Amino acid sequence: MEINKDLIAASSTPIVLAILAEEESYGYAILQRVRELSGGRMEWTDGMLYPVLHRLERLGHAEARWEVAESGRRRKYYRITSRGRAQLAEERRQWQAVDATLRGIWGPLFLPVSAGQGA
Amino acid sequence: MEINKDLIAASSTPIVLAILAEEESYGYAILQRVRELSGGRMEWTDGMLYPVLHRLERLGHAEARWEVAESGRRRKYYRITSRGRAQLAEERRQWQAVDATLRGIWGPLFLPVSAGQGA
DNA sequence: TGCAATACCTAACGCTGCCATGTATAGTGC
DNA sequence: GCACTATACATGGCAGCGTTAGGTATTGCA
Repeated sequence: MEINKDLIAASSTPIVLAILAEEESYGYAILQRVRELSGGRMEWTDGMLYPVLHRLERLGHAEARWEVAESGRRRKYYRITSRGRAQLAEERRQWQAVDATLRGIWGPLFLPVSAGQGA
Repeated sequence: MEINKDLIAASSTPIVLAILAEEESYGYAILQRVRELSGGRMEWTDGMLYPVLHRLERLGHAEARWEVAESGRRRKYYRITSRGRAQLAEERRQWQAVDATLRGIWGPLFLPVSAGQGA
């Protein structure tokens, strides 16, 4: 499924924060985790993810450290901070407010017509 | 509630399309309808709405016509097109895909701790 | 006359994802 | 040794969008 860029922009920060809230991770693994969590419906480019991670670090929502995996490759691990957790909760509040509004309008518009009981 | 600009951008098109799917409307009334539908949690500026309406018109998702209300003021009424309804359904699919992904990550993170049954 | 509400429109600015590109290492096949 | 793919991170230019601020015009009220 193609997700338009505005939706990507709106969801990228809360998704990354939520993934980091599960456990610390690094860029390449986050890309795979998003694909996995969405059931393959979301495909992120690394060109959008790394700026997100750098922003999180700049804002103090995450902390980064370099590490060398057993594979020998260097990875930049990100860990969520307490400020990041607060930000995640705030993002979640906002998302749910908008989602509730959308459901409120969609509800009457997308009623199942074929339910059988309907007038 | 302050909604960040990315969320505004992601939700503005589906919200406007859904409002127009209810019945044709005009800019100023849409601003009030959004505030009403969100229970006052969302406040749109007209500076972001009018470009949205023009874009919908340009893309053939809505059609506009000028009218003069009994009040004497001129209004630009927008009506959703069949292409607009298809677009609304598509926007809804995308939103729900992202919402499902977010709920999938949030679920374990925001479990009510006091539930008692939890493992 | 002055002010608020109604009603529409636009321009400059900054932010953000997209896309292409670059760098570097490890593993695989030959 | 060589080519190729996957892993892993980073950046720069482009286009789209909301924000902020400003503009025009009418109606209703004091």
